[in-house]
Amino acid sequence: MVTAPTTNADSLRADSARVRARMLTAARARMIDGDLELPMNAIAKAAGVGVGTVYRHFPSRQALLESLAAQSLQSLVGAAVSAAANPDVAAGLASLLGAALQRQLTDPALAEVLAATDAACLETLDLSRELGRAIGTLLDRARAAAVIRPDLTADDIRRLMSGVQHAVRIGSPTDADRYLEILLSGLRP
Amino acid sequence: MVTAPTTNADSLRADSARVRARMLTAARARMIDGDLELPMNAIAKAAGVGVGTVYRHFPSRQALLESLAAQSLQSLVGAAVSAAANPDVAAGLASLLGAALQRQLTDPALAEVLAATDAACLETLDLSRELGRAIGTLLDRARAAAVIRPDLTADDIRRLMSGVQHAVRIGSPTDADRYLEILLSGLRP
DNA sequence: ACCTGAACACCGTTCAAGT
DNA sequence: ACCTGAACACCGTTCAAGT
Repeated sequence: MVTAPTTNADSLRADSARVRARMLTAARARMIDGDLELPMNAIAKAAGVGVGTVYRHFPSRQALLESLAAQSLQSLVGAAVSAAANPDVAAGLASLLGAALQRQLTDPALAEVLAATDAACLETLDLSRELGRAIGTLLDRARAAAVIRPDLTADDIRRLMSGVQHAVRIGSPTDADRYLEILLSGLRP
Repeated sequence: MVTAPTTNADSLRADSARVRARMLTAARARMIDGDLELPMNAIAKAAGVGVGTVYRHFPSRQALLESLAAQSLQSLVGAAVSAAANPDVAAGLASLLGAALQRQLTDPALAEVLAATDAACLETLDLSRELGRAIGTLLDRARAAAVIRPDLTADDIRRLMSGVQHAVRIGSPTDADRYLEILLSGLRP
């Protein structure tokens, strides 16, 4: 039995996890305050750690962003899987787009991650692919039912949703539903 | 006759205009190189002037951005006025949206100015209003001809075009026409 | 192993000193 | 009048030194 090293590693891991959580909390607080820049030095100070520690956990701004968005992304994947399983294909599509828009508006980190071309963390890459698959399934069914243009890909949907999010962001949240209707109507064949 | 002071002021103005042009050229060069940050210090160095001079001419990043976008914006206003005068309303709308998208993709400064809520320079405000009026006229005619949803405003169009631009930017320019079709189709009643 | 924080490069912005 | 550029504050990023 090797309990001592394990305990040691566990306590290290526990401490590391606590520090990590403090940094993420600090970063989130800044984002909520409207600062989307995520300055590493400022986050380190707010979390009470050295800058190097922030860099150890998050090698880049993108990595930090993805960690911030992980929960939202996970939740969006769930919504997409549900939507793809909806017997009413049109309703599934509408609910997916609604979920994607709402979550992006609530979590700016998610909006940035969905707009990014590629991922910094493997976890994000996995979730991203899972999202792509769910959307793909939904699109296949929608195409077969002739409720969408035949040329749409999962990437098109991701980008167009990012576009609608952008349009709502520079306008007012009250426009969200109308802009979503416009997109949904435009997707029909 | 007071020729001397006039001459003096003229030469000052001429010099000032030359310096201003050098700064705009330097800023544009950076933008073309893919740097959308417009760092004031770097622009000053590239233009061979002191930082203070950049600030004298452009009190803020936004002001510099608007000066960079002025020509594109002017040209877009022209396209909008033409489009509003097109006897074929649907064709006018399509040509306006096409012009707006193309110019935004060509000139990132224009894209940012159109996405901004308000203007830093009076000239931009004027052009912006003129653009709004032209779009408004076009929308009125389109509504009367029942070729668009009745609830669309000029601001909606500006934001949705900004959204499509965003979607194309995070994707590929080859998607521009398809995304434009989707928007146009979504705008119909 | 993990963390700290000084150090360097760079950018935003101001303003006293020059012409 | 207009311009210069030093100066200060701040942020990104690295890495030698600590525990």
